[in-house]
Amino acid sequence: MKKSAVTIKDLAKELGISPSTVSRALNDHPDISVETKKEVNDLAKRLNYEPNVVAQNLRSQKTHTIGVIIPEIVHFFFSTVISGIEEVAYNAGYTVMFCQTSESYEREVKDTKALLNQRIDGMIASFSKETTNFDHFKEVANKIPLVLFDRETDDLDVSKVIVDDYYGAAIATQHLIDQGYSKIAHLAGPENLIISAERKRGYEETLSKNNLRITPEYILPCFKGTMDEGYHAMKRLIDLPNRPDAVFANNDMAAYGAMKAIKDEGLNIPNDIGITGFSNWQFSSLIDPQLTTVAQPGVEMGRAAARRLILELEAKNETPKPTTQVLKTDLIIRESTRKEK
Amino acid sequence: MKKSAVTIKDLAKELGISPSTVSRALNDHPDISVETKKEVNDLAKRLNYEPNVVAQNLRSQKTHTIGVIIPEIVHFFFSTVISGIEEVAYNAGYTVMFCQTSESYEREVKDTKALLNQRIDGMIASFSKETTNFDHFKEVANKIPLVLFDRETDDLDVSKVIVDDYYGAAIATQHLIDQGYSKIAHLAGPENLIISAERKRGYEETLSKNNLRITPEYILPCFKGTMDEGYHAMKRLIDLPNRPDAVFANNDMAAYGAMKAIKDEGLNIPNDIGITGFSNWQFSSLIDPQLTTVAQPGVEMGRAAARRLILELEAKNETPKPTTQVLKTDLIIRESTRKEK
DNA sequence: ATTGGAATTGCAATCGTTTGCGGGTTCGAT
DNA sequence: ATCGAACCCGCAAACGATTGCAATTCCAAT
Repeated sequence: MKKSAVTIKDLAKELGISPSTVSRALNDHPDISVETKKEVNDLAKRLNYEPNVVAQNLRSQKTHTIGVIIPEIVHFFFSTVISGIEEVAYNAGYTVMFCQTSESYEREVKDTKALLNQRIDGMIASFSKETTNFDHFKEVANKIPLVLFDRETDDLDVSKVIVDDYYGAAIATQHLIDQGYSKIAHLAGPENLIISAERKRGYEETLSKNNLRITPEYILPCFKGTMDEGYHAMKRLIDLPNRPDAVFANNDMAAYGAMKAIKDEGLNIPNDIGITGFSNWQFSSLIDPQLTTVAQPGVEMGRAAARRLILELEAKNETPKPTTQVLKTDLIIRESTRKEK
Repeated sequence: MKKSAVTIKDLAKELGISPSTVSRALNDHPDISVETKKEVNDLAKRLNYEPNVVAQNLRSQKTHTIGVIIPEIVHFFFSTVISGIEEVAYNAGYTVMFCQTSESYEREVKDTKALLNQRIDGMIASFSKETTNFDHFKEVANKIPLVLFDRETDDLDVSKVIVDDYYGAAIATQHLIDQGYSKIAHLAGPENLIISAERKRGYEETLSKNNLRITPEYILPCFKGTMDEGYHAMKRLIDLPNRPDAVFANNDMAAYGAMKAIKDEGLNIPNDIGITGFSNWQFSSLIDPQLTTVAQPGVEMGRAAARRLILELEAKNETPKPTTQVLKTDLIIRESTRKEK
């Protein structure tokens, strides 16, 4: 069953020439005569020769492989990013190796080590929610190019691709205000993620800019970003003596949980309470009412990260200075904030 | 910046012993004295030595890498399968390399070749919708263990992990009948996929078993499985002189498109028309009305495929006979078929 | 006929690790 | 004092491909 693969030596023996000549012929080296090249290539095709990438990797100290570390595969946003990475990598002749941390710091540390041992040429990563120490990524960055996306940190001086979370939060909040809502609550994300902090900042500064007070009771943590968290947080908001009339959620899932809580209380969306999410998950346009949310360009983000990484990998001279690419977020206005005036 | 990695030779030179001794010490070979082992291990830790996996791979002719070929990453079902594969592979010490074919046959052929060249130890795959010729997978199966999941073919004598599509379709159809629907239509999947054929068969035989006629006009193709297709197919069904009172859709997306069409026509779900999907996409429990559907155990499927592959990879003696593991499907009854009696 | 130089090709080392085999040392037993 | 058995360890080849340098061939020019 398992045939032993054809090697360069087999071709050489068959043709009565040396392996080095075969190698050069296959690589179209100018030293080799056209006749020899033809002979070699013909035989290679006939015997179905395929170069052993592992041997080439060892020799060249390159693997043409990029490692990807993501928190969760079963997550609409991340799956679109992966898709973008894979697309660009494939077209540039790279293969992709990936690990999911399942939002575990410990797993993330192990994964970075494992990928380094695999001798990947470069890495694209997004932190787990637990991650507050970045030594493992510093080690990565010491050895190979690293590009971070979405979740990042100032601790690492590497290239990044992020979305304008502040701007996204600001337009979402402004939209709520423009719709006539004034008591706007916020379901906040994990504090150690810059993206959550930026969203919260966008929310708060937009309130201030519109001369609205920032009410601490209106800001509730939804660190895991689950429906359940959103549901219970919303229940608490509704029970407040002066309950909010709108919610800006850090993510769509929490928003969806909140919607459920609002409906369970017999309140109407968007007339009693308006709500917006963040991420534009696939389901957000399918639920009832459809959820207004901030769209993040996932595929584009993956593409940008991969393009940047490959650029750094193939930089001839010096390693390029790290860049930070900021992608625009878009407000998708749907029914959950379309208040009847 | 980029430090040159520590090799076994560096350790050997430092300790004044030979590389072979270092290698044996690191691998806990009985020939080496405990003192030497300790010395070597201590130094290795101190210098932060990490074995070069590429060199080990070349030497051992194994990569401890499994290749995965899937049609589409941004797809709830497939992302859960990947997640299951990754989980099992990681725990068994394997890394995962993946390619998405984007449902293109041509891309699938290229991907299989690329992964073979990478010298993966084994492969897990699910065909693209376009695939009708399986020569490229035969070549794979000739060289390494291959496990197919979900979409498979009788042309390949390899291990498979599938769900009981026939059974799923049968219980879904029977459920519709039990709810009092009698004119049941079917939005069919691509004919070259066994899974679609099985679902259709389950639908038709269940009708027959209940003494209901199979009406050809009630069976419409939705090969791509998009919302749009479902929408237009449903429009046509509604326009029939004798329009159906229920729909069994080959997948959730098409079902969702159909739901939209029904609502647009001013008809009520489930009272005028009942509907069930297939796959249990995440959004199916979130939409209004919630969609009754057949759940496929995605994560479990990925785990089973990975476990099976690793079993074949690590079989000491003969290559095991191919097996086909059939996972149960589950009917998730929700609002879209909960007719008021 | 001799030499020069271009055109081809081969030798051998290299990438980092593993491993069969053989060589040396130590120690107890006779 | 000698022998043999443990016990450790090193030599060198191997995995498959690439490449600097040297070697060979061939042909034309002197």
